[in-house]
Amino acid sequence: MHFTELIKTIKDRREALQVTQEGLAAISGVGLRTLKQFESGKGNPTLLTLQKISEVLGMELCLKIKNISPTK
Amino acid sequence: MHFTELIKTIKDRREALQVTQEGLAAISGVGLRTLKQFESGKGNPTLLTLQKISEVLGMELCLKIKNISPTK
DNA sequence: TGAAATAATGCTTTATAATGCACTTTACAG
DNA sequence: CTGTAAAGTGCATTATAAAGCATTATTTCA
Repeated sequence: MHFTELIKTIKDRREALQVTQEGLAAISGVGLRTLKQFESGKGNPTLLTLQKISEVLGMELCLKIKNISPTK
Repeated sequence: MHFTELIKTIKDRREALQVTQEGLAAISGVGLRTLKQFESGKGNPTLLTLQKISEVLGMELCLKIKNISPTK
């Protein structure tokens, strides 16, 4: 999953849950500035930041072996 | 996927491919010190670092909605 | 429209990730 | 054992993530 997709996934999820950036920042413990920077595609969040955000959005990070050309 | 699992996944994968930390550092472009720190559970890598490592290990990060108590 | 809410951005400070180098510790083959 | 390779650690430097605040831009809706 590419950087951009990751951002989109989080942003979409946040919006689906009807939470504002401000709200998400508050409940996740991530600074609002950091969140904004992330969602607007700037910056390079740390794993911790990603986890905090994912957590409160009911999502989780995973790491799996790429399928090598599965009739893609 | 928790921090610890993530580390283990990467470490296992690296070993399965019989690559040393030094080798992985070289091909991924991530500094050896950074890699060591990461694999030994210290530190909080950035998304970029994670992606670089995953990439050369033939893995990918993904983010998905957690299953709410699926007869876990 | 225009006002209110939400999101984006510039500037700044502080904390820490990324890195290299040298050294220590572990693991393992012989 | 002992030498060698791989992994871990201390120290120092540089780059940058995290954060807050103030301001500007966008979106939304009555």
